Amino acid sequence: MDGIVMPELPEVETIKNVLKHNLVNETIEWIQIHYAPLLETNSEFQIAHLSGKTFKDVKRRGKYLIFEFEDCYWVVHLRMEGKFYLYDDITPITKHTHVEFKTQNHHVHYLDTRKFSRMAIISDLDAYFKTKNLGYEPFDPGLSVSFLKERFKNRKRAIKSVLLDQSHITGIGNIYADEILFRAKLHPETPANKLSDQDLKNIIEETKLVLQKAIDEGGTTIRSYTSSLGVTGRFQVTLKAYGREGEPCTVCDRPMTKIKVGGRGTVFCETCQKEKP
DNA sequence: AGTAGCACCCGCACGC
DNA sequence: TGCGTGCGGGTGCTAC
Repeated sequence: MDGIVMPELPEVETIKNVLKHNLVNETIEWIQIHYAPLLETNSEFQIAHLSGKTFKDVKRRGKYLIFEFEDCYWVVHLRMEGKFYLYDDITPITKHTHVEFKTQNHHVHYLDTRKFSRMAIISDLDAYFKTKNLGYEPFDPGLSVSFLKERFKNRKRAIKSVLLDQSHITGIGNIYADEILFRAKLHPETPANKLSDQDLKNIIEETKLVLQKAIDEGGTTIRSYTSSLGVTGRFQVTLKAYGREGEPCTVCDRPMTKIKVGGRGTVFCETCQKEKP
């Protein structure tokens, strides 16, 4: 496996910061899309609408990247493998380059090997995100035990699946879901409605700790960043669960177990993350 | 209303 | 070596 590249909230935050630093106040001289299906059918504008527009800001909501222009927003969800490459000069595209554009100082490639990512160009950002039904940002003070308690009270699904549901907390993907549950010492198949107040408190705290640590590591990525590199948000956080099947648990030294939860690969410690009676 | 299952894609690991 | 098959990942849709 080629390291950890799937962009969850911390990676998107890092990518956002790099692109903001490099692109704000630059104007798109020309832009081309080579694989049109990446543009959602509900996109208000076609890609050519961005030609001649100036980047006013770059933002993030959950795992979505938001490029703000004079009269519209270009929203990009990287899914698993979407990535931006910034070059100083015109550079030949590859077979995986699906969008390219030229600004005063950059030739930017957007690549996505598996073509899973999606984008849209819209004028009403609030209306667009209303359709996405996103929950709290992990660092929003509104994310509380009482909120999760209310949301989970009728949910019998596995807590792992519920953490991946972006309508409660947004930004957690498969990697950090395993990490959060390992740190909170919760079995990934625990029904969400069986969690105690203390469990929910732990989930909230560990979510913030894990994501903040990864965001901080991303800051290191930015400092070593040079413009010819891909802006993948890749980082070097030590993961204690994801990808460690068969390897010793960092707490009890017993081998980590891999199962499927809601169809997703899930690694956990059977000893440290026991099922509730 | 909540939930399961599938579609979208394609590089890769695997078996023969 | 070459071919065929199955897998995974986030989200959105359908169907129960």
